[in-house]
Amino acid sequence: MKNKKKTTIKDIANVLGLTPSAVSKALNDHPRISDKTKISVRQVAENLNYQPNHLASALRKGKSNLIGVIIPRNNSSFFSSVVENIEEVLSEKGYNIIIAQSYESYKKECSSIDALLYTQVDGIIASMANETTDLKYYKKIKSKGVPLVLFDRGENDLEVDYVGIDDYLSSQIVIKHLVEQKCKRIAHIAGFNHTRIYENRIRGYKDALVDYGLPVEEELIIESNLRVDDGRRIMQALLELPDRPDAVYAAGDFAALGALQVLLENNIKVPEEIALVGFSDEPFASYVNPSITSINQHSAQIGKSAAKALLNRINNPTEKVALNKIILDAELIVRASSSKTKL
Amino acid sequence: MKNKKKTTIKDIANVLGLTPSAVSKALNDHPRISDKTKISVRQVAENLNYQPNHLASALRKGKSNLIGVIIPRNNSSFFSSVVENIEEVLSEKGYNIIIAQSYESYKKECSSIDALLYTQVDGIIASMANETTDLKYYKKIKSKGVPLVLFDRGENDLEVDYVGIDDYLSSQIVIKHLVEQKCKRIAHIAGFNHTRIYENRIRGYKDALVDYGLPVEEELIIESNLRVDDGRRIMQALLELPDRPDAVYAAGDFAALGALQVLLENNIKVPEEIALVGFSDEPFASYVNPSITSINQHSAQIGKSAAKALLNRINNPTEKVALNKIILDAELIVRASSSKTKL
DNA sequence: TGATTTTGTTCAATCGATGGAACAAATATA
DNA sequence: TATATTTGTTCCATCGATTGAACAAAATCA
Repeated sequence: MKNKKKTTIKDIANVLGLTPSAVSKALNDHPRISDKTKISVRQVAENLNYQPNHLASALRKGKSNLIGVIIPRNNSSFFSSVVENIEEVLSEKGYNIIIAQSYESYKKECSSIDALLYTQVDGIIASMANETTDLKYYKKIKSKGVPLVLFDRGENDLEVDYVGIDDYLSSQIVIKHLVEQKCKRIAHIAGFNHTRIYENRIRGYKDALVDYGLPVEEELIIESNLRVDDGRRIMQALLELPDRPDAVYAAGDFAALGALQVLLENNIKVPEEIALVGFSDEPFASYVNPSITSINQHSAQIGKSAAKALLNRINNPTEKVALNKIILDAELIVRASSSKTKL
Repeated sequence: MKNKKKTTIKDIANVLGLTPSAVSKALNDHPRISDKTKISVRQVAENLNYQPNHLASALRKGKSNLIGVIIPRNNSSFFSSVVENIEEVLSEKGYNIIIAQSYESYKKECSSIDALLYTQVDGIIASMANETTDLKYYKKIKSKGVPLVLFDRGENDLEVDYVGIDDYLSSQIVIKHLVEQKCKRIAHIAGFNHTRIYENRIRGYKDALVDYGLPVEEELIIESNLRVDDGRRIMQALLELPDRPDAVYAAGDFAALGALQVLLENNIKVPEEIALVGFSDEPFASYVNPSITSINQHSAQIGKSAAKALLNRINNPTEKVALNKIILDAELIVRASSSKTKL
């Protein structure tokens, strides 16, 4: 019952009067092993409650069947869903995943990368921390020959596969929608400009304003970490401007939520006085009142594509495959916070 | 630059004209190795960009320094925070964690357990899936001699360390609060009775009603998965009762949120007509309008305690330490959804 | 100076599984 | 019957790091 010491192929071999080698081959369905032997080996393995030692086979085969996934933080539905889908695709191929969270900290991200490399993962899928500007640890991954795929928060300077949505276009869609709602003075609660996705959102926002003949005013663009508090703080500042905006486009739903709270606290009618749009389509965007218009990032698709891209790299290690940049279309989910006409 | 093949202690040994053995000892700060050698070994290791092979040392030492953490799903702030704190405590001691999500599915939970055992984790911290009633996979962990600690969703039948809050007492605190708000007919949107924590919440609810001389009516107790949709569905059903409740106590915040949506859609005044209390203190509980009264589960404390309990088991494997059941006090966070008198 | 201890390193076995080479036995082919 | 082929298994080196034992050299002590 309480079989504390783990059974090895050696134990099985002893029971059957075989060599460990034969047992190993039998378990791996080697063609030169007789069916009779295979059956009895499996039988004994079952009886002894045998569980192969992953460390040993991974060491020998030079393949751990472990994939590292680095994400900023696993409390948004976006990352949660991406991870779920990565897991789905990879587990089908016999891989297990190790989730490492950077908590948006560069230092933690670096130590996570070290830990994953140390664990001999066969590949890494990552979305970079907000803080990260120095890419040396990512370059370290590449220099070790470990396949790497980035998603959402990527970087052009790293020559690796990438999966994400078209942030530039998404911003343009948002502005188009707000302009159609007759908004003329649109503020942008932005992410940090040094991160590619936020830079693209800012660029898309500015270019769209220009396209619609609206002025681009730097005082209406404020960068932050996009947390609820940031949204609150920035919305407050926007309300204190001599010339208030009539719409706010936040590059993240949490910031949009903070902004919404401040608007409601100040008895400002949303969307009539100020329209509001978020980004990511977190579940709460539809829960709050008024519900928040947002951009759906197709997280499931991103997860699946990232996993497939990684598998592709793992299976063709030598092949000089061209860089694979997968850009998905995003979708604007229009809700009450920006619909001046009844839906 | 592109040093694709990984460097091993053998490479370092060759450079210095030493044996791999000496290099290993130098890197591990063995007392019998001279300082001169240690310094030069470290220097060369640095230069060659050496990274120890975890698989090899783990195999040899019989210790992977990996801890598995099984949680139902990583999209609630509760689990997210628990994991963050587990990680904090364990990484200090040189452990890395592998997060496995069961997605509330028994089958997935079993395969996660297998994957973790296969990966030779040194211990497992888990919170059980809602679906799980058969404990044989958890018994398998124990039979392999792998230390196990449960938190939040535990089981009395498994004789293992446990960390959680006092669910029974929490329910009593909730009912006391609602009674103080002059509520007389309190419904309970419950979790499944087969899960210990939900069973305790139900018991606490019933016993408290009895204590306050209120009748216990089975039609006011409805079990579910406690997701937003469940909350909506159940609230709708409660509203259709001939004799409506004047308060609803949901065993989870997501269900409370669903209930709140239905109440608002039906123009029912919260808390005046129906008061509402949730459980877990998810961030959105304070974001929504009206904000939802909830029970704070001290997730950080739970994570830290669980990690420490596991470390304790790992460090004293033979010792027959008595079972360690850590029960933390929970705290009621009173908000608008249940405050008939202004706060 | 000879005996003893300390120091620094090498040797060799080991963790558990794997897989190519070698080999004997059984079977097929000429 | 002699030779070639197939089959089933064993042998052995290997993955990379670790560790106790062994050993020579240097340092200490009597």
